Order: sequence, then structure tokens, then C-alpha cells
Amino acid sequence: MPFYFYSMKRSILLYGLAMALLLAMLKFLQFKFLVRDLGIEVYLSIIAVIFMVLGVWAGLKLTKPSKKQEELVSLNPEKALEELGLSQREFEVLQLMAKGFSNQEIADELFLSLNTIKSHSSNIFSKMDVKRRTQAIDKAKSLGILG
Amino acid sequence: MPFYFYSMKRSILLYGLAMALLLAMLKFLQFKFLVRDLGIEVYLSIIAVIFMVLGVWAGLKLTKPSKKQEELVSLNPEKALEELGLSQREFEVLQLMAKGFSNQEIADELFLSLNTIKSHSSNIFSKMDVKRRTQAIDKAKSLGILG
DNA sequence: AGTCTTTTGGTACTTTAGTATGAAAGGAAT
DNA sequence: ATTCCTTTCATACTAAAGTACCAAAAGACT
Repeated sequence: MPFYFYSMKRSILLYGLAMALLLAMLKFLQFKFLVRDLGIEVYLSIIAVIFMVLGVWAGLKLTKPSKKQEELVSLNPEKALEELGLSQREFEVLQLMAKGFSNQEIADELFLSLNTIKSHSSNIFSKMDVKRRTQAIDKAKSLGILG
Repeated sequence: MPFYFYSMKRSILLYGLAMALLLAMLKFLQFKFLVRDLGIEVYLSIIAVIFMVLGVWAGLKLTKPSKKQEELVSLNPEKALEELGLSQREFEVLQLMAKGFSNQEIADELFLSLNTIKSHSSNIFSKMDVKRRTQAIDKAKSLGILG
């Protein structure tokens, strides 16, 4: 269902290849320098640490595609502007709506007329294709453009 | 700032100990069975895989304390009941409010009268100490009782 | 059996939200 | 320059939300 499925498959392949390459490199070096000079314990520890770090890194990359998704859509006013076509003022009004402000309170907060807020909110609703402020808030939150 | 800080420190210690123990075990086994029988390559691969898995596991555990936090506060109707004194019905109405439903739509959804929904919503607002549905939604979300 | 809460619903009313339409000033872009 | 968008505000209207007050049935608790 999520749209990062393909990049996940690609990532698995990449990580697999990286691991194989690392192993091959280590095997190549194995009988040449490290084993004789440092002893097998140190060598094993190095491998363990390397793959531990690699595991942490790979695990985070593979199980947190949410990062990219969050960064793409969250707390990004430009997203609101581009995806929904909301202007700066409209986005401001939407944010105050989500905080539970009434139109009058928004007007007082922004030093504007109540009618102005009504105009903005109507434009917000038509741009977001919703009918009520609660719908707008819900949609905006699910799109990640509101905290 | 987060309250899982102490458990994180404890986790790091535990993981460190676990890793050290595993290394010691491997070292102990090293010159007895595996190396002579299977060859160093297989042995190294096993270590690599083990620590890879351990790394993935540890990485996930350490960087996702959000799980516990979510479970504690979100989607927990009992929290709403206890902390705010909301009844089941009231919580249902609140949930539909947060989805952007109008009072009439909530009434249709729950097979109730519009007046009933108004009664419920008024009770919700007084119990939550807010004046509007948008405030109630915002407060409920910040309390974690709504998705 | 009586009390309390919940759930349901009603009437009447006030307030807020939202729509439709128009308009004017300023900034940005071609 | 003029077109486009934004921002501002207005009027007049409809729809929805919210308040106040009341009331009745059902369940739980004691």
C-alpha cells in the first residue's frame, strides 16, 4: 500500500550488495594482514562492530521511510501553497482554525475584519475541497501540513 | 526532555553487556569447534549476520521509544473517560467531530436525533472546558486521545 | 426502592459559520 | 502597462453550531 515499496526493494538489494562486498573485502584482507598481526579476537571484534553499525544503519533506513514522508509533508508551508494552492494568509488562518480559534478570534489575532476571515476561510474550503473548518483541519492534518 | 531517558541509558548498558557476552562466547567457541571444522569464512559470516541482526534490533529499540508513548496515550478511550469524564457516546461524537462530521452527519451516522448530538456536544464542551468543537478537537489531540 | 449517570430527545433562542457577490488597493510577472 | 493574484472589506443571506432548560427511559450501584 505505501508508495515507498519499490525503493524499499531497491534498498534491500543495495544493502545486500554492500554487505557482500564488505565480507569479500574482509576475506581478502583476512590472511594478509590482520589475522597474523593483531590476533583473531581483535579482528572478530572489528567485524562485529562494523556489522553492528551497519545493522543499526540498515535497520533505521529500512523501517523508517516515515522520515522522508514526514519531511516531505510536515510543517512545510510551501507544501500547502503548492499542493493545495493556499496562500500565506490562508495558511495562517487555517493554522489558527486548527488551534480552535473562532473567526472573530482569528480576526482579532491578525488585526483583520471578521468579513476578511470569512472570505479567507471560504477560499480555504473551496481550495481544499471541503465544506467545514473541521474537515479542513482533518484533511490538513492527514496531509501533514499541520502539527 | 523525554521521560524515556533513563530507560534508554539502561537499554544501552544492557545492549553493551549482551554484545560483550556474545563476543566472549564466540571467542570461547572459536578455537574449539567452528574454526577448524567450517573454516574461517563461514565463521566470520555467522558473526557478521548475528551482529547485523543485533544491530537492527538494537537500533530499532533505541530509536523508537515512541511506541510506548503512543500506546500509553493514544486511542485509549479509558483516558477520555477518566481524565475528562467523557462517556462512551460523548467520545464517539467527539471522534466523529474530529473527522469533520457536522452535527447532522453525526446524527445520521449514529441513528440519533440532531438534538441529541447537540446535547452530547454541549456536554462534551463543558466537560472539556472549551467553547467550540474545534477547541475540543485540538485539546483532545494534544491530550493524545484522538488519532 | 431509590439515586445517579447515561442516553435520548424536545423547544426556543442566540451566536457563529459559511455562501454569494462585489469591489478596491497593492505586488508580481510578462 | 496590464493582467493576475493576493489581501482586504462590505452587504445580505442561509445554514449550522451552540446554549438553556426541560424531560423521560434504561442501567448501574447501594
